[in-house]
Amino acid sequence: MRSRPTLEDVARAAGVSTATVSRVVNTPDRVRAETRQRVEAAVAELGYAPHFGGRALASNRTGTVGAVIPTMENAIFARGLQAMQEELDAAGVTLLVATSDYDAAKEAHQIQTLLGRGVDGLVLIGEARDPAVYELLERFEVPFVLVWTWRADSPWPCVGFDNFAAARDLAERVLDRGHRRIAMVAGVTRDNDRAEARIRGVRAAMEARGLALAPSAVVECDYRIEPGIEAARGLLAAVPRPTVLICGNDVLAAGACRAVRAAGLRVPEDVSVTGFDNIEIAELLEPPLATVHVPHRRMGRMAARNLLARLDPAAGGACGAERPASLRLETEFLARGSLGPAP
Amino acid sequence: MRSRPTLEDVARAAGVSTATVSRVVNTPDRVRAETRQRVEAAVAELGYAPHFGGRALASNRTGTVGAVIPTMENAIFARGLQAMQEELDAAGVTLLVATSDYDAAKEAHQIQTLLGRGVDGLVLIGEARDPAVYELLERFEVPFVLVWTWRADSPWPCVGFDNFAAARDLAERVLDRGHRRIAMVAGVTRDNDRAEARIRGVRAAMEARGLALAPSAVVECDYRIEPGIEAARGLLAAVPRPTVLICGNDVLAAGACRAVRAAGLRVPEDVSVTGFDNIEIAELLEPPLATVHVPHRRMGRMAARNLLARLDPAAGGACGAERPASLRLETEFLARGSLGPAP
DNA sequence: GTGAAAGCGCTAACAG
DNA sequence: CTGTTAGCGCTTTCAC
Repeated sequence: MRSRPTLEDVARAAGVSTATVSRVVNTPDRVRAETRQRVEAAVAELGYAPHFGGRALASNRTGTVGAVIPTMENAIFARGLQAMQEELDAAGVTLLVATSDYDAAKEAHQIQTLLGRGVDGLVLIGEARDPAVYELLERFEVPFVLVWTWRADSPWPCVGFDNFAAARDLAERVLDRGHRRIAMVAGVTRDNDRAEARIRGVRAAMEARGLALAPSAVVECDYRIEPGIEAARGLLAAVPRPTVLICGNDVLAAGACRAVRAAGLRVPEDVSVTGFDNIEIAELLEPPLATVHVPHRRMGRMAARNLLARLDPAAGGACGAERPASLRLETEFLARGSLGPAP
Repeated sequence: MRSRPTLEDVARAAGVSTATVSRVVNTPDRVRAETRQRVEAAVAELGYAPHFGGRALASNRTGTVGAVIPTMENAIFARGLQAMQEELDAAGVTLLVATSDYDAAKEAHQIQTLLGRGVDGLVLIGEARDPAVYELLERFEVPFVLVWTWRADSPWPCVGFDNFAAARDLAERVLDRGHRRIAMVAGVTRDNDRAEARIRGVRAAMEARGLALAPSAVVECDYRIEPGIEAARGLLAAVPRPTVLICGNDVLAAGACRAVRAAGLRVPEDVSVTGFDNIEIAELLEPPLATVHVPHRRMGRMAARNLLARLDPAAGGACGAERPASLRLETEFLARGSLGPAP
């Protein structure tokens, strides 16, 4: 027979029942060593591998967790996932990744798709989403964890950092260097609590020193190079010109640096630029980019652990009866060449 | 009842059989409009979503294709996947991604995991792998496509480009600029036909002009910044010093640029540097990096189509009876500031 | 420690 | 166009 061997084939070959083979595969210690070896030999001989669908149907678990990230274009999400995957792999759990392109409707759709595929848990980025989505999640009784965000009174389990505090801290460093004319190339705040919190953080730092961040000094744009260049160009045309461009992330900051140069100015002598995330290019740019380091690997790893703890049947099943602990991670401001004193 | 509704629940609520509900879900046109509406109402009312395991078991298909990429750290793979995913999404197929960390054993393991999860198809990178893996693939009768590689006489369906030709072409451009002392910061060739082909390409171009690429002028290292810096540093210490560092990819080239500067030299006045891939940072570096553009998005898209064509039951099922066409994509050399004339 | 047997939820013949 | 019915491969009581 050419087709895929089943439990029954193995059972027949080993001269045992299907139940025993199942035990050998899932709970080897509950089988006598001698029997187990016979079964394992048959498994190896036939090249048996359990059928995913059959298992999912009978056990009502898939050994899969899903993640919906905004995009794979920004390597920082991909890296966080990689760390997460390593942690999950160790537990025999597979990660299913979907992207939303920073679009709330797409995200909701992807979540539904993942739930439809029977994921046992879910990792989502940020907190801002339609209440209906949270209701859906509860209805399916699928445990989930939010990453890239953290605030003290969130009703949901988070493994992330305080975007507001991190941005405020960064802005304080900028202010410490004498900058007063500050402009922001921000991410799109719609459906994005992180982008919004970063603006609020900068504004709070300024107001604490009696300065205001004028609405006209903040431009929101997609987290991509070209929009970043465009936005920065507009801001640099203001009179008087800002002395620093605080950017919503490193990609925008890379664009801002180009725009500064395209305007015949120098970074940081004429205009300073700061980023956020500390992606790899931050250090490769010339001058290297001052930014906020986000512990993306640790975040991924801890998110995985959080979820695994609630998936473990020993810990009370997938119901997540007990409120799982949120985790606040620290960010770190990295002073680098792109941030200089105010001219 | 709190628990998840089943087909039968819907059937009862709509006063039809389970078969009809199944048809409404899968092949709506085969159901009378009136009946369909009744069923759809019941589906909406109960919040029914098909159970993945049940479906997979009954139909023996999962609507999933798997991909094993070396790493997510390099955004270029992630981007290719994104394009692929978009194409697959349109066909209602989900992409399952795994990473191998450029390790053949890990890759084999990931392939097995994916097969175990019942993927309907696979996307793999490159051609070099243990024959046992190809046998496994055939045994499971799962269609697969190889990307990032292409050669005329490959026995497997490929959607990629000719690494050898692309590297030879690049080396010719380098030679055209008068360079004679050429050194290479190459990727690790073990289990990596692309890295190997790129070295061969450079060597072929040199030999065609009566030059030799000495083994000591080629250093293999992991595709990461730090090893790239280290390797370049070693090569720059040679006497006489090479006038150009041809790098296995853009990440290594970024490292090489740093090493050149760290040695107190200038790019490209003292030492030219070239990359491969054309990732985003290539254009952001100062000077911008001369490199080979790889059509990663198109590659992802076309690979998806190739696979979908063989997945489509109308096209003969998953058996892939007819040999599917390989596709050769073109690369393009991008002359940029990091490549200058030989000093 | 092991076996028998009853489903898990769905699809796909086949009949009507 | 719709219903009946027989599994798909596996897990999981419950006996033995």
